[in-house]
Amino acid sequence: MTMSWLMKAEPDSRVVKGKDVKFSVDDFERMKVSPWDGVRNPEASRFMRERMKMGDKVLFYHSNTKIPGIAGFAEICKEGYPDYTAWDPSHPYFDPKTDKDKPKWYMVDIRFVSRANHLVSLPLLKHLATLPEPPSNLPYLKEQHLKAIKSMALLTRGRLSVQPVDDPLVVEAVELLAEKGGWDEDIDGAKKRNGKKRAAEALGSEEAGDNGPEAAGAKTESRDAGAKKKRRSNGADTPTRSEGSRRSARLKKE
DNA sequence: GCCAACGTTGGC
DNA sequence: GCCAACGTTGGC
Repeated sequence: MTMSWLMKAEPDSRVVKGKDVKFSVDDFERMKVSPWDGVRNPEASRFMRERMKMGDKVLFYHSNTKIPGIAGFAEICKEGYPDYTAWDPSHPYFDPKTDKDKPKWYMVDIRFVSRANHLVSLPLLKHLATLPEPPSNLPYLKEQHLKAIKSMALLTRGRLSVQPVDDPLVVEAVELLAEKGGWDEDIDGAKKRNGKKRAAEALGSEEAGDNGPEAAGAKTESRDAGAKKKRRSNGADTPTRSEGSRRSARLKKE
């Protein structure tokens, strides 16, 4: 069975230990292939070491930015191998405790496949996850797609930066959304011009919170509700930021 | 081995 | 820039 994955990078400039951690879909498109180094989270590292396989699909996610969301598509093109940046003292995520003979941190390489024609934003996915049934303005989105979206770790474990996408229908749904769009395209602009509430309206949503919390139907889960469920979950969160730094360090060499 | 204080992620 | 989420650390 083929697995898919969601991997987060930061598209905006941010300097850590003198290095810009920026790695956007534009950067990725130029590079074509990028190592995913710098992850210092046990669970994420394990995914890369043990479970990612050649050809697995990757949803490329923009985090820590104005409108976070899935901005492109990629695939695994080199399976897990030791992350050499852990041994580089100048690297922001140098880990002095790791032994070269016994690598602790692993990474993979991923290859750029395509950009998302429409950004599949986190607010959109969150909104869709509140709906009891597919919205009429997105006729291509079927019941099973909606169900799959609701299961995404992105929504239930927000801070995990390398995460499995267990249900292939998630990938299908995201591909459809990215390809066809159909919600208000200009949520970006709407947000800038008119603030949150307008942006939520653009999504066909009341979730900006000004219209009463129940307006969107099944929406019940705030951050807190999600967290309570999660509290037991094992893995630590992953440093998205480190991912950016490693790749940008590479970029600079080009 | 409990749990309060602390640190980091990352959405907003 | 704020702060919720939640893992980690360290005192006991």
